[in-house]
Amino acid sequence: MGRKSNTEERRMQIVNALLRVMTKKGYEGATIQAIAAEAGLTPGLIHYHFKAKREILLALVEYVVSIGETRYRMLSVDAQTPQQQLRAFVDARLALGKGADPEAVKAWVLIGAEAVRVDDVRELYCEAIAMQMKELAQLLWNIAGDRLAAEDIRKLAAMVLATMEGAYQLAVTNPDSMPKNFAAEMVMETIVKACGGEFSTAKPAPPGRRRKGDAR
Amino acid sequence: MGRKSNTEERRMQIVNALLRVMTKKGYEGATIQAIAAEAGLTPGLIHYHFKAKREILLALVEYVVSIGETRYRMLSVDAQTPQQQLRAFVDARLALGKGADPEAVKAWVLIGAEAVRVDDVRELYCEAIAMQMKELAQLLWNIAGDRLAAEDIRKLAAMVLATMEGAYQLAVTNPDSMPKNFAAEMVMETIVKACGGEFSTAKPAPPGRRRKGDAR
Amino acid sequence: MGRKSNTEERRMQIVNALLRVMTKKGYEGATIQAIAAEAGLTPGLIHYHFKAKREILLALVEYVVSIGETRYRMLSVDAQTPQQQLRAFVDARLALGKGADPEAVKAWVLIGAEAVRVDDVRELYCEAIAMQMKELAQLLWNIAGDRLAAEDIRKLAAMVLATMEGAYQLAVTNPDSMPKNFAAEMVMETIVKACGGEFSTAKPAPPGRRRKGDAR
Amino acid sequence: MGRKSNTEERRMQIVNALLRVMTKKGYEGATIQAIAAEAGLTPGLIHYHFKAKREILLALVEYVVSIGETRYRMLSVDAQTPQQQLRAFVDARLALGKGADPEAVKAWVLIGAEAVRVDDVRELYCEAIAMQMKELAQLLWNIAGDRLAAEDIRKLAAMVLATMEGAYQLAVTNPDSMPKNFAAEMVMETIVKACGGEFSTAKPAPPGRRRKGDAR
DNA sequence: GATGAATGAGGTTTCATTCAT
DNA sequence: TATGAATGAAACCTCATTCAT
Repeated sequence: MGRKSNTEERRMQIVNALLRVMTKKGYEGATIQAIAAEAGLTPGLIHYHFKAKREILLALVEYVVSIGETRYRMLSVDAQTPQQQLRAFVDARLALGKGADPEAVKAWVLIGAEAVRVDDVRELYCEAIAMQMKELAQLLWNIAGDRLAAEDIRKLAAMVLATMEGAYQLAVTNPDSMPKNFAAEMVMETIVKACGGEFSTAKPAPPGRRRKGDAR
Repeated sequence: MGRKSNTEERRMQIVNALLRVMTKKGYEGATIQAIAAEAGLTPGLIHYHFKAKREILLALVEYVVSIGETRYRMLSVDAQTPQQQLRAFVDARLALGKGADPEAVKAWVLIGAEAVRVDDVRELYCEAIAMQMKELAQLLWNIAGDRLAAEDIRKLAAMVLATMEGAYQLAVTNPDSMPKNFAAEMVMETIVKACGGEFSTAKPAPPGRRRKGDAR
Repeated sequence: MGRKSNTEERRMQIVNALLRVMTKKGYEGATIQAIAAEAGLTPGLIHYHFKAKREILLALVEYVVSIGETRYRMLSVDAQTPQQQLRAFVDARLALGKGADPEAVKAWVLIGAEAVRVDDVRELYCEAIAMQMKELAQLLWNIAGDRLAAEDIRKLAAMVLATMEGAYQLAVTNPDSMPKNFAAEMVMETIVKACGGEFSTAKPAPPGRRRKGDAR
Repeated sequence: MGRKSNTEERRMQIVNALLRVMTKKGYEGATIQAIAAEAGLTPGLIHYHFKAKREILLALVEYVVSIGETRYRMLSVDAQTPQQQLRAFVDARLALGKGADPEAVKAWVLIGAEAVRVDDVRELYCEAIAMQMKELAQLLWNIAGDRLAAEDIRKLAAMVLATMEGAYQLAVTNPDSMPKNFAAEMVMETIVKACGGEFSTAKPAPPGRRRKGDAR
């Protein structure tokens, strides 16, 4: 009896539509009409699944955060040494290649701007940053915990995160005038030097091979 | 005949009002009426001095850019060595201290987001970034031109600019959870290491004393 | 085959929900969704039992009217003299005590306002008023038919009804600043004086005793 | 320099439009569009002069209250005895004749219904009722202060006010089936009887004649 | 230069009602 | 009977811009 709920699919559909519209028109410019059109739905239905426009944005923040986390998890599956994990962390956020999603990067920059003045958004944004800070500090600790003071690790992690956020900004506004893929490269180099410079930054063996017979 | 033109004052008044309102409500939320109220003017008068709202934003971009440039000029007045000039460059953009204007930083982050999708804004934004890129590369060349390839200098400069932009973003969204003043410190350290690590990053002697009767 | 119809329960459930929601949000503010929520049902089901929202209102009018009639019948069960019946009539509508339902009074006032401009509602409202007018005039006739002209009885009845309607209005808007229970008291007194002032207004013997073995 | 404000006229225009539209469609049905059309203005302009629709309603409440007060003041200009003043009070509110405004009466009934659940409206409504209560009690005191206890005067006043409010309700919903002008007549009679029945309820001499050269 | 009324397009949101399940 | 998604009209309100004064 009754009808099966499709709310989750619809919500994802709508969130994705917001992402695409936002990159073209910004959050304010992403009208409910435009989102609905992009999603192939009606405006009324948008409000059936989201109480207010702001809530779609919050869902989008979580979604974009999850994209980065997912990419990190995928890239670190085959990372065995701390160094390889660090490389996965940096690549997940900065390397272009497969899985990089320029639309999502644009959206993240716009979200960062909303976070400046919208409490709800800032909360989620800061949460995501804090999570990355923790992860990164842990990775750095694994690598250079014996050589660097905790405070220095925190500062290094903060700088790396700042560089990442700024690299997004420059990438989406100056797509042509920045050196290609400078960010991932320079960040790794910086970390290596800050940590004492002795470890290899080679990527882990490509995961393709291992996947054979690997349930995952 | 008649009144002396006060257009320039009025325009500055309005641009400043936009800056303050934007940090609270964003650009779209900064309505002409709100800007007028903040400036103590009337909506009609805003349009007498600016043909359209967008033009106020463009004027604001130029204004915020000029704040940074001015600060750099002031800090570099007493810089004699290339190293001191670099230090001034970094401090102008990242050090807190005197002249740092948190509202302007917020505005800059918001401007960066507008630059993602608004052509006029992006043009000015990129111009400003390109200018800094050029200045910074020149400084780095002066310091380490003999040791680093041009391409490496460009990458280093790009990374430093990215770190700056990202540091703004984190500073205005995570004012409390970032290590205090990590950005200026870490950026200098990174540059030093990248350049070979042999130069002093000491600030130039404070200008106060020397200025007296010192023509230089 | 199959399910036993629960239409009547459901309708009553819905009407009651409208009553409660209306007192908080008014008729227009009582959305189908709100009524459904209050009733613990779904919006779709509301329209299964009532073709349109307006029909719930009409059902509510009849229900609230019936509350008053029921209360009158209960209070007049033990009334033997015309005077006692009159007393029951007034108490049924104005006395606080047992069975008085402040929510229903609020709803009645709101219904009165709808009756001002909605034909269907006005029809039921006027019917109810006309019915009370007739009952009241009959009671007055029984009491003072020999002393008062028919026209005077009608006027007296009209005034009493007006006082009742107004008392509801004042009771629900000025719950604290009106003298306690002034309405029932003053109305009885007014009627007595208008009728010549010779009859007792004592309540009939309390029904409590009779209830034993009384099916009702 | 600048433009002369016409806000007060416009507001009155809008309030009057709400009054007229409300009597046809109720408050919720009185859409901004409809009000604007009735006033011959544009919807945008409505919101230029009133921040929100609700504020028009509040202004209307004050306006309708003032109609009653004005009518009372006009009718009592020539009232010399307390009895004549009382008569003016009752006639101002209940007599049909010149100056009676059926639209305003309808509006008042609708306002009463809003007062049931909207705090702002209730506040103004109760204020108006309290004011009348005070005035009426004073008049009754002047007439029968020596014969009635203060508490009885309050109850009598409350009943009179209730009768008035209810008479409005019945008048606008049962325009044909109520005895003509029963309310003013019966209320005066009731008061007279309650006060001991010795005073004349004659109207004061019509004001037209006396005004001539009569400084008073 | 300056004011403040006025406009009109367009935004978000609400909601009675319908309908597939 | 019952559910809950879906619709589309319409509501309130905002706001950049224009214009008479």
